[in-house]
Formats: sequence, structure tokens, C-alpha cells
Amino acid sequence: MRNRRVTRFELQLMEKLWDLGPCSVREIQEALPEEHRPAYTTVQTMIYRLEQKEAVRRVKKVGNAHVFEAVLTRMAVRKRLVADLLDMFGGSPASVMSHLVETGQLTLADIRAVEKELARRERKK
Amino acid sequence: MRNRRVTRFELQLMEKLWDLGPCSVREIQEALPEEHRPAYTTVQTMIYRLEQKEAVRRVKKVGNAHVFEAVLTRMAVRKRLVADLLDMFGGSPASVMSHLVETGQLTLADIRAVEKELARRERKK
DNA sequence: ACTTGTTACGTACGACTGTAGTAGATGTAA
DNA sequence: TTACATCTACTACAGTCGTACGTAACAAGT
Repeated sequence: MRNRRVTRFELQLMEKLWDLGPCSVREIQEALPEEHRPAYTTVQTMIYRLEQKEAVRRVKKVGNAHVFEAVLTRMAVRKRLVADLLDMFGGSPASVMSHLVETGQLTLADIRAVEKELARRERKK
Repeated sequence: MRNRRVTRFELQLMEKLWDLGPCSVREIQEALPEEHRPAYTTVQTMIYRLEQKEAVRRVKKVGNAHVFEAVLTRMAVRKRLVADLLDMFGGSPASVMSHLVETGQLTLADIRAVEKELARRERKK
């Protein structure tokens, strides 16, 4: 039952949990952008489903409301997202980078920054 | 109806069309990896759906079989995939790169190569 | 023209997603 | 302790996806 994919909307809810820390369905719902804010019960249903997927769990009760917290980390979820993309891209991280460059979404400055980060990382090791 | 997302499996079919050029459902089906080859009609259904999405179109008939060709280019589809990922990543290409570095999926050599590519591109412009 | 093998096309179905309503439980304020 | 607001838990439903069957149409050889 665990380790399943997290959908777009589910991710949006997880983001709230990561940002706000443990909180209630109501808090999550109200943290969603006004323009497109689903009904309370919609959010509730999704949280229940995330619970089923063991991406989220109940930690306590405040009043009669459950408080949920993220089980999966942002990093873990992102890892999965990237892995899926890479898979569809034929597996090579470099090709994704190439694509970003080709489509002008990655500037020389971005690359320099990443390079510096990597160098720093190397030194630490 | 157009410009919709292409799923994992649909992408696999599109790949065949891109690689083989215009071809029949049978040809696509037989080009799929033996280990996991769906029934002929399964492929057929998916191709029909791709047609609905205008990702694919019929170009002619050979015998009583239709020949299909890709409408969307590999590039266009990849663009969409990456855009979706970026969206889920908070919109920043640099953060995706960071992630790849952090998880050790991108080496210094990869980065240098892309940097060189970008430099070449700059010069041309 | 008849048979045989392939293809087309409509139909179905279960899992998953996004959406939400409703009934009943529960906490809270008066 | 009663009324009100809120929350839980269940149920529902339409759309998409992957899966495939069955029947009708068709091509090609005999």
C-alpha cells in the first residue's frame, strides 16, 4: 500500500503540511490559494487517501479535529518525481539538463551556481 | 480536445511512432518489449485515444489496416513533461538541477558538458 | 463466392482522481 | 443541557487510464 505516486493535487496538500507543520484539514484547506480552493470535504477526502498511501498520518486530536503530519519528506517525494521523469526521458539526467538549456530555461548563471554547489559538496567529502 | 497530457504508456507508444515512422497498430504492438506486451486491442484503444487527443493521426490505409503517424513531436511532449515537473517543483529549473546534484545524479562532467553546449549556443547567437 | 485470418470499432470494467454531499458525532458557548 | 458550529466518516459520481473481449467488416487466396 505504501510508496505510491503522489498526484499533483496531493502534492499541493503535502506542500502545505511541509510548510505549516502538523495541522488540521481545515488549516490545509484555508492555506490553499483562494482562486481555486476546493470544498472542505474534498481536501478531507484527499488527506484520507494520502493516509491510505501512508504519505501522511494522524498525530493527535485538537477539539474534535484530527491533526495530520507528513510522513514522506519533500525530498523523498521529489526524488520520486524526478525518477519518473528521468524514466520517461530515457533515463539520463544530462538529457534533461540539455533539454532545459535548449529551451532556454537554464541560463549560464544557473549552471555556474550548480557547479559551485557541486564543488563545495566535493570538498566537504 | 488538443494539448492534453500524454501518459506513461501513451508515451511509450509515441516513442514507437517516432522511431518507426508512420505505422500500423500491429507494428507498434509488436515493437513493444516482449516482457510486457499488452493485447493488440489494448494498443489499439490507446492509439484511438491518442487520436482523440490529436497526438496522432491516420495517414492512409494499407490493406484493411490504418497507418498512424505522430502529430506531436518528441520535443513538444518532452517540453510538456518538463514543464509539469518544474511546476511541481515550484517552477524553478535551478531547483531541479540542485536536486539532481544533491542526489548525486549529476556529475561535474555532466555540468561542464552542458556549460560548453550553452557557450557554443551563445556564440552562434 | 466461400473460407480464413486480420482489423476495426464499440463496449466494459476496475483502479485512481478530483469533486462534493450527507448523516451523525462531538466540542463549545450560553 | 441545549443549541450551534464543526468535524468525521461514509457514499457518490464523472472522467481518465490500462486492460481486453466480442462482433462486424474486410482482404486475400482458393
